[in-house]
Amino acid sequence: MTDSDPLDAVFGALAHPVRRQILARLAEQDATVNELAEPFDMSLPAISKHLRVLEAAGIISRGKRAQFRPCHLEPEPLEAVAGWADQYRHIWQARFDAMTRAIETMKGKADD
Amino acid sequence: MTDSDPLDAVFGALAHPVRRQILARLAEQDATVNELAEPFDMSLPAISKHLRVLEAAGIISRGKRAQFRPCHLEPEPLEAVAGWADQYRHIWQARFDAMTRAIETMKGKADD
DNA sequence: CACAAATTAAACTGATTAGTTAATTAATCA
DNA sequence: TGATTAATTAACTAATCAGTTTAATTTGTG
Repeated sequence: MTDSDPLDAVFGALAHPVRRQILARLAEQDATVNELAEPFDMSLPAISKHLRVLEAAGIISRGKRAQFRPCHLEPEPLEAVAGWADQYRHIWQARFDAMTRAIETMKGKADD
Repeated sequence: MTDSDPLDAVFGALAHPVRRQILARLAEQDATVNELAEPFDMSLPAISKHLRVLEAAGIISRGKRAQFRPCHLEPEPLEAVAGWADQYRHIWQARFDAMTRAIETMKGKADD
């Protein structure tokens, strides 16, 4: 029973466009399941399942107001994603720097 | 045929711990399939499939040197991931700022 | 109490995923 | 040429995923 990396669930949750759209919506404001479902041509249970995936990954949490379950975005896992990707920043930075130098060289030649 | 968001494939590829470990290895240096497979207790075809997933997402590319297919990390999709997550930076930043203010308030009270 | 609304649960289907082993391709080497 | 090495392809299995429809649960309201 090796407990799996939480990033597995986070990246898995982010792999579906519907779920990313839901997050974009929640970034603006908390919303109920019906509100979140509205833009999609999809059954309500399907949306409910997507929300469960997001919740299992810790990316959203849910309240309980009357018969509504308002969803709330939890930013920490997204911060973890940014942190993970930042590990590789020096690699694309290096590529960017090389490009910049190449452009500078071309400028130098153009000045001849 | 709505062509799907490339982030689908990228996040999907990153959702597996073996694939993330492979990327960590490739961040240090290009490597062959056998080299990449070595740390894993898993058949070579399984690794081959993981590499195909990474390649399909554009996260790695592969060369052809003799009978070897050296793999190379392509940083752009990872940069895209960082950029995507950065959309949400203001949200966790706000939470961080609130925490900072709360700490300052506590300090103030302690000074009473 | 009865009903309507919001959401989830259950049961099912079809597609995809992650792995296996065995066979195949392609290139080097003796 | 024949053997060896690197890697992929093929064929298969078990599990998970993404969606459906129908039914149940929970809460508010007339």
